[in-house]
Amino acid sequence: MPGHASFAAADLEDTVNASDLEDLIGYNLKRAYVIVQTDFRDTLGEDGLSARMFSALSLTVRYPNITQSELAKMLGIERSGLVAIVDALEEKKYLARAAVPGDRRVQALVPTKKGAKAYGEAVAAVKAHEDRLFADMTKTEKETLLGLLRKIRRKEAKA
Amino acid sequence: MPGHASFAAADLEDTVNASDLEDLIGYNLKRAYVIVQTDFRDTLGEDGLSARMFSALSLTVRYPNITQSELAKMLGIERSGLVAIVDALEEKKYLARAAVPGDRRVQALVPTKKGAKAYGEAVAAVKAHEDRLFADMTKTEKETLLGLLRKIRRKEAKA
DNA sequence: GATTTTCGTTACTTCGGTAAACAATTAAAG
DNA sequence: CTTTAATTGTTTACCGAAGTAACGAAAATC
Repeated sequence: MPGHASFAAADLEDTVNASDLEDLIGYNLKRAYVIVQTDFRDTLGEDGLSARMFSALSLTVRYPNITQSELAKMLGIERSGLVAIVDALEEKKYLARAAVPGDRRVQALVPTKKGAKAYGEAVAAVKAHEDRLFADMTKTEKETLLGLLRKIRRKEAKA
Repeated sequence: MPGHASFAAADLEDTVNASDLEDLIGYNLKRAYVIVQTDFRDTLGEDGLSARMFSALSLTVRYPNITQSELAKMLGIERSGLVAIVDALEEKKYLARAAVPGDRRVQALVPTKKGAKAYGEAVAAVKAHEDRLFADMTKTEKETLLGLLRKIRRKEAKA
């Protein structure tokens, strides 16, 4: 038990059972996020895809010819921040920046065959990681959690 | 709709309704975390307490004379990382590093009156922030969410 | 008494992300 | 039309939150 640096003052710790911190959604959300994110990295990690790269690639596969601005908005990050992610994916030959006839400003992102394949494998690995990590939850619990998290996501400050 | 950079290839987007990304707990967890953390900062922000400082102060108030090592472990961070947090709190005169008679290595953290008061106000502000942010959730939903997040936290890799 | 462990600390690095400015390009107003 | 606005991708500089490695002082172990 903490708070007992040998000369231990006040033993009111057991009296106080309102933990504040532990009852906050934000704090628990953060701690849970760190755990999941760490496991993700340990799974996909070591020259695999980072979470950022995975999510960017995922949307590129699902929405081929998506614009960088559109992608950034969907990911909830700034355009400037996306550049490095797309650079990394392009360097791995997982996608390409393609010129768009109509508008010479935009660069459409299109996954390569290699990228589509790598994404398929990554998805499998990620699903295995979640299956394993949340093995002690029932399907209902997972769906409930997902629903509640999405409910929070709806509060997102819109541009 | 994305993926339609004017010359819009394949319209299979509507066909594909398995979103992958949106069905991942990890992704939703992260997005939700960012939203809550941002609102926390906007509330307590501007020379208020950061989330790190708040949680460290919280545990110091609850467990006076807690050791830095103990605190770091409870927060799930490295001892080295805690130093800057304690430095910041000490600079604000919210707590003090007190020498411990028995062991000259450790520094017991003890909140000041000013710190206890500031923490009290911060707690109120944080609770208001969560009440407001999660106003569209029932008490049951919040408790369910808390329970599920704690279930994830139990998987924490122990030192 | 010699060795090992613990504690707080420093220095360095990494990662994810924002903000501001910019050139090129397109759209909108006049 | 021409001038002004806005948009796109990008670079650069910065910041916050962490981790790792090493260290000296002190304590614990053998």
